Amino acid sequence: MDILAKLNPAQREAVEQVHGPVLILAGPGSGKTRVITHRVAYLIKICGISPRHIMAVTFTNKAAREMKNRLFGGSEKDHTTPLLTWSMRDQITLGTFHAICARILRRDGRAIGVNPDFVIYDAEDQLKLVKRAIQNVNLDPKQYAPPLVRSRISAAKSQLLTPKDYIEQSISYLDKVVSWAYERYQQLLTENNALDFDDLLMKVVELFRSHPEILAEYHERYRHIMVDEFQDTNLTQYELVRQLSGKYRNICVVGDPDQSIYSWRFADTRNILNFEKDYLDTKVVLLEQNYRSTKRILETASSIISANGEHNPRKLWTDNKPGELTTIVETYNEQEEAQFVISELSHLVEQNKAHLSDCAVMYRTNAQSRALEEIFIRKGTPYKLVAGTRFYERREVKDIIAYLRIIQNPSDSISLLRIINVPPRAIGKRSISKLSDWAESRKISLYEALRFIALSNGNQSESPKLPFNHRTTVLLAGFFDLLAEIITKSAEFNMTKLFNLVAKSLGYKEYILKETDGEERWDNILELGSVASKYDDLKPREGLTAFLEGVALVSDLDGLDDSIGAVTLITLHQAKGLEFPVVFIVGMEEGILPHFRSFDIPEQIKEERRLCYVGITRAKERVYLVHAFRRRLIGLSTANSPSRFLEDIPRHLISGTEVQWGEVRQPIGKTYPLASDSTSVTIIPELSPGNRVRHNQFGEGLVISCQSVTDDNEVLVAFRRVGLKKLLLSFARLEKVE
DNA sequence: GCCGTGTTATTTTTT
DNA sequence: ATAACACGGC
Repeated sequence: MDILAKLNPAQREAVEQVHGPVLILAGPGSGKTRVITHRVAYLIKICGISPRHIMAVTFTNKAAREMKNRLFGGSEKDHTTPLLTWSMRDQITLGTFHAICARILRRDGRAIGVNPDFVIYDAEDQLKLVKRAIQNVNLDPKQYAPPLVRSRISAAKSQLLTPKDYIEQSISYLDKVVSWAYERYQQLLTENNALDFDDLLMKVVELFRSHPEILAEYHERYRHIMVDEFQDTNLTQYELVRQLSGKYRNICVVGDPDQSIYSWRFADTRNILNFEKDYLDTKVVLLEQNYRSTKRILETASSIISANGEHNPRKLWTDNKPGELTTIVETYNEQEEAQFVISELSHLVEQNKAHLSDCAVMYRTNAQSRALEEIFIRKGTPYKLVAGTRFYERREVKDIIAYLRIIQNPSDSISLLRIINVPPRAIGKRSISKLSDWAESRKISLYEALRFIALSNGNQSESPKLPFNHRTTVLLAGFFDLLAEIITKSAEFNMTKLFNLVAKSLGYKEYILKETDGEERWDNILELGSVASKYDDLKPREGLTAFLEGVALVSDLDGLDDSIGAVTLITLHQAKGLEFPVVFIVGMEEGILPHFRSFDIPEQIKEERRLCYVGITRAKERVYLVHAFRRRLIGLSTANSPSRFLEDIPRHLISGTEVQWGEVRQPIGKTYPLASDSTSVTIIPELSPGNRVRHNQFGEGLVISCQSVTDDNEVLVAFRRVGLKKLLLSFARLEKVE
């Protein structure tokens, strides 16, 4: 019974309750993952359930992988003792909703007209298609912004609304527009033999609804189902869970309403409430003991979340030591903010209180990472950024993937258009739009159109007349031959060979090397190649399918490597589910956290507060909440007041000895010791934004911003006569005008 | 067909 | 402020 030995009574209850519906409300750090993994082990080892009969759904691929490692061991030379044997690893179904659904559709999608060779469209592809859809229904994409329409479509799909449903319940004209675009968009997806992220889920629900006999097979296959992060599921996912667990009702969901931070992605916390209603015999288990954080961290977090005023029967507690006070710091601007983080990090490391890899800097928006990075690079502090410029969104990576997608699915016109003239083949805009029109008028895919052109090239007697001159016909035919050739070869090439064919022998390498940052771009392609090579063991076409599915469903977090000795830079959203001994949350300001886009809507402010809660509860030992007096946002520097969330933290939890927030501070002459050298740097803006200055050449002006650069201060001044100038303080001889 | 300039939006969070 | 994008000239 050693599976139960290390669990507390509540955890044990959650593990042992293997039959019927179970709802586990698990606060942060309460051993949620532990419960899930032990529950799986218990099902297999004690109850004798085959791992084939178990499905566990996680929020990210990373979570799935880690769970697998805990269950079955990370690798053969893993020295930790896994709960189960390595050989069971491939039998269990453990992954994200999207990955699991993609698999179901490849297997059984045919029944509802989903071709198993479908490709998965990402946000960028979707946007292109939405734009086309809007044009196709004779509307102007400038008047109806494609991102908005896409978001509405996604919202509809997250609630299981088909275009028909949407039309029926649309009231406003905009709704009508969206419904028309939605309908056409779905047609286009079908024509391209593509599915978007939302389709993966919705089509499976559709499949199960229309084909009870297929659902029945899945009932027998998956007799035990578990879903993690249930507070972040949407209605479609909920329905899917309901369908799958419909027969045996062995369904265990784990969640925490206080950590619900994805309502903008149409996640719906009501799923938790509905669960208890739909399954009246639900066993509810509360996990309230926190094993992660110190008492003070937990108190800080609780003080913030309780200000949301939700009645909450759950009360987190911990046996851990009281620990350190929460540090709240105000800095002058975002550069200083980064410097503060670095200097504090170096103290912690010097005093042996933490390793760099124990520390994380969290922020609300990705844009905030930039200022941090700049200073980190300058000071030589190693960091790892989760999702820099996201690898799979880079142009060169997507280009190569587009070639590979066409091999899998020649109907994919979005991908075809992407590479028809990349590298340049003298096929210009004009020819491309003629080709598109022609294909559209004949209701065939671009690939088929190209095939037709290639066949008729050389025998002029071919009816109907092609709208291309000879030169263009030859070029298009040449392109078709190229695609046809790689498609033929793909039948027997493994992934490495196929990848090399596409990336190295089509002139792409030469082309990309000539571009700016060509070397770097080529390196990215080589990296993509090493990902591809992991699929070499599979049969040619299967390897390709698996590879494409893998790259479509990766998340940024997947690349996060915790073995490197560097600070982690991460958004608050990405940080969910992770933990670090030391956590900095920067940008604790009104407008950033809470984000100004949430100001008008109380529900959204609440979500911002939960986001803050998630951030703080990632910490085991130390929390720093940092806000800047000024911050450059979209060009201009603005003064931000401290986040309202800081006001919810009781005084006795805050260390306010060094710098106090809430007081107006003179932003002059503050000294911080720096990490890389043990000397100090003093930032002395002799001028501050708002000051009037005179320059003997440029005349009078207004100081917009000051920032320290290496050995100097850089001042941005708006001159009345000559406009914006960037000046170095020591050279510019500026005179202050009172 | 390509290149340059001027205009415009853009910034929340992502499977 | 910056990047993407459209338009117009070469």
